[in-house]
Amino acid sequence: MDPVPRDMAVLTIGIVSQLTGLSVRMIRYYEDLGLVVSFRTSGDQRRYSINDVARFLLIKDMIAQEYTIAQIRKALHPPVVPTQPTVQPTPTEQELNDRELLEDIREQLRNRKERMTREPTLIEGQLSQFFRKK
DNA sequence: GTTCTGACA
DNA sequence: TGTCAGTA
Repeated sequence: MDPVPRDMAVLTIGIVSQLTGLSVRMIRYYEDLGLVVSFRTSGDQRRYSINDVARFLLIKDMIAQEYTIAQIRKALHPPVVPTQPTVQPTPTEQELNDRELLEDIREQLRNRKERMTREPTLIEGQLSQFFRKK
């Protein structure tokens, strides 16, 4: 049985802050930079999905590895809009290159040995339960 | 109480 | 990046 839809934006910025270890200030900042796109309630409050949390953790890792904002933005492009049925447009040559870059980055993250000594791993471990299946 | 935007250091 | 102001 599939648990919560990973793209259901129901998390407040405060919760995401606790889940990722990122300050509320930085979460909003990364949005300003175009690294993420948040769903907004009628009251204009931000709402995030589990996918977004994973995205933030990836961003966090990349920044820790000193990737430039431009590289991160490119790797994570296009921004996945929560709740919106992500329609796959025409995969342009550029997008295909971006996918390769993203895979390259993820590969690096997988092989990184320093992960063992990292602090926030516990949070990610707990988060991983949402991704167990598949 | 929590979040939002803008602004300052 | 943190924090403060004035709101919603």
